[in-house]
Amino acid sequence: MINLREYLYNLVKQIPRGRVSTYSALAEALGDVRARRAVARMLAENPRPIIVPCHRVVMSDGRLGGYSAEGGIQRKAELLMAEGVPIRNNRVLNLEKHLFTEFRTEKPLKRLRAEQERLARLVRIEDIVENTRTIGGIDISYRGDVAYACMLLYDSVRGKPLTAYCSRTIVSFPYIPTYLAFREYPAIEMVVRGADEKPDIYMIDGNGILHPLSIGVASHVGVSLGIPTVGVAKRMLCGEVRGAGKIRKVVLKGKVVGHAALFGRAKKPVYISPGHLVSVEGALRVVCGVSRHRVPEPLRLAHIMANNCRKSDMRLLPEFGLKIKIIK
DNA sequence: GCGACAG
DNA sequence: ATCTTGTCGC
Repeated sequence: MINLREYLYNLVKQIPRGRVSTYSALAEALGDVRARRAVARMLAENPRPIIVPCHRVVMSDGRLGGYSAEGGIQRKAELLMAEGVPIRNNRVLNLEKHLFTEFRTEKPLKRLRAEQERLARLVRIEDIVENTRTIGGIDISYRGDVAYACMLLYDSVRGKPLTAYCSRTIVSFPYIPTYLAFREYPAIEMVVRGADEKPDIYMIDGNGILHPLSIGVASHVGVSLGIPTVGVAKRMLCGEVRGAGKIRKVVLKGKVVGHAALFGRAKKPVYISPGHLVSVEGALRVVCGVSRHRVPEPLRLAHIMANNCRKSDMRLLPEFGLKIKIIK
C-alpha cells in the first residue's frame, strides 16, 4: 500500500518559498478533494516542520488554519511574512496571487479508485449461505497509528459469544471518507486469516454496497478474501432512506441497496447492506436475528473487546466467559 | 448557519 | 475512530 503520508509531504515540499497552497489543493493533488481533512491531520502530525514546509498550507479563504509545530499560528504567520507572503490578521492577502497548485503528481488516490472499481465488479449480491449459525463480528479500535482489531465469533442460535480473536497492527493509511477499506483491510485480514474457526458469515463495522462506488469496506473485504460479509454502519454515508416504520429501505441510484433499521430502544438507525455473497434481504435477516440493542450483538461485543484490547494494550482479561485468542 | 461522507 | 467529567435516563 502506498505511503500517502510521505507522498503528501513530498507534495508540500514542492510549494516554493513565497507561495502558499491549500488543504483542498493538496487533497486534489492526492487525487480526491475528499481527503482534505486527512491532509490537515497528516500535516498536523508533520514530524519535520520547515523541512516539510507545512506552514505554506492555508485554508481556501486565505485564513492561516492551524500550526501545531513550535510557535503555533504566530510562528506560521512570521515564517510566511519572512518568505514574502503578506499576512494581515492571520490571513493571506491576495491569496490568488500567491496560490500554488501546479503540483507534479500521479494522484495516487485515483489508482485506489480504479482498484475499487475493479473489486466492485466482483461483488456478488446473492445468498450462498443457507444457515448463518455462526457470525464473526469485526471491529477495530485505535490508539494513534496502532489498530486493535477483534473478531468476535457469535452463536446466533444460542444467542451467545463463543470466541474473541484479537490482533494488533500498525496502520499508515489515514481515514478518508469512501476509502475506509484501505485503512482497515490489513487489520481485518489479519484477524480473519489468523482465526482458527470460520464463521458462516462475517459482520463488519461499516458499509457494504451502500457506498458511492458500491464497494464499502464490507464488500471490499468480502471480495478480497472470498467470504460472505454484511456491513452495518452507525451513520449514513450516501443514499436516501425511504418509507416508514422500524425497518426502512435505503435507495442509491434508484436501487434498494440496504436498510435503515431501529432495534431495541434505539432512536438512531443502523444502516445494513450486503457486503458480498449475501442478498439485501439476507443481510437484513442476519442482522435482525442478533439484534437486542441498537448495534447487533456480534459487533457490539467485538467493539467492547477491541476497546479492551486498546485500553489494556492486549493484556486482556477473560470477559463474558469467552475464549480469547491473540493473533500474532 | 449551512454543508457535515462509514471509521 | 479519538480527545473527555459528570450527568441523565432506562
